Amino acid sequence: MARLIAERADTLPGLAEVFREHGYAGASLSLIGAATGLGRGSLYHFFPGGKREMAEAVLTDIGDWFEERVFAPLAEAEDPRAGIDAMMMAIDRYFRSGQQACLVGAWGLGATRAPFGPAIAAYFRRWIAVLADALERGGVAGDRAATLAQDVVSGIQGAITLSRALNDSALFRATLGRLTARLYTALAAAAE
Amino acid sequence: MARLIAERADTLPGLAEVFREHGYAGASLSLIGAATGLGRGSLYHFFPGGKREMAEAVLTDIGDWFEERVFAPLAEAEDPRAGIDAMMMAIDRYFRSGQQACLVGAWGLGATRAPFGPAIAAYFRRWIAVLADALERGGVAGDRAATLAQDVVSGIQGAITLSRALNDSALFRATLGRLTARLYTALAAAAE
DNA sequence: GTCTATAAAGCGATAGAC
DNA sequence: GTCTATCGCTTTATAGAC
Repeated sequence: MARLIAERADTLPGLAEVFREHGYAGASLSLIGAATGLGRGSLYHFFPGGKREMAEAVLTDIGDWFEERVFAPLAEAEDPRAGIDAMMMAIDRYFRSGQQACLVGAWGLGATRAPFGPAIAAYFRRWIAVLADALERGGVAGDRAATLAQDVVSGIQGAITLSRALNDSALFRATLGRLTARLYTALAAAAE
Repeated sequence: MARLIAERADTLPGLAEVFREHGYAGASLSLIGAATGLGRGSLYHFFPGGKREMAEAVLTDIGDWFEERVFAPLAEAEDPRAGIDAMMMAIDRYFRSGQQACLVGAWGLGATRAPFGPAIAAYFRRWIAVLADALERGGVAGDRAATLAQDVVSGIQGAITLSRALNDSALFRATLGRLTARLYTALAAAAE
């Protein structure tokens, strides 16, 4: 799984892969070295703060990716439906139909939450807020929009957990479809 | 967090706590010793297979707990509504309103899935099956019952992830309430 | 059944050559 | 910028006294 590394950012996909699959505690420098193709020297050159700094960089990178590919389309779409479609397509690809875990969600479940708690909470708060806002722009009342947005983000996390556990990517896609339908129904009801 | 240990089973709550909070890789024998109040000698006396055997024992114990407290009430209740109520109450207490992670779900997300995959999948399959069966007994059609049961189990997992990440146990209880309402609605519609 | 001591391996991190 | 060698510590697991 060696990669071509020219700068610090090039290590992030490999780092994310190891952290996601093995967790913070399980991500040894040996695994990280194998996944990035870099020795300890290079890793500490890019990340003087060691493993901790690598993890922070990965969390920031994930936040940036979602900001660009999920949150921005949701926030900017004139028709909320277009934003929702863009979100769901990006999500299905990013999580590989549920076969790739959500590193942020997974780290929130265990002791890793302690050092990275604020970043983890910010990720989910932003996601829910931007989705609720899109629903409100589509005419859904504030309370209902907030609850529905929370249900959908929560539903996606649950679908990842279940589809990983059962090794069933069709389950993930079907659940995304039902969540999308719930959003559409709420928008249609609001437009009446 | 030392406990009174008389036999192997007495170690399981402490073991589960450490494995749930720190993951398999992060659960060191030092942490396990502190949580159980036992030295290495005693731990290897109870679990000759070491950490691996401890993890298997914890998974089995969790499965047994759910069988007794969640699956059996669901399967045996004459009125599916009573079974569902019992399930939701047990779930809220067991997961401490979402502040305690689901060890089984969390282990399915990462590399820990490899050795314990069958046990993890069996846990979720059984949960979904027993809930779908209760819905069918309440008159809900087979396909719809299966989908709804999947959504509810998935929804609970998502609620744990989100409420842990946001440190918000009210979110967990509210989500459980909405999931319960969906089940009731389906049962009411089937009874018409 | 529980303990301490210890072995062998792996860990994260650092130093210094190139 | 990348490497190897190494430090000090922790890891899992074992052995043997009690």
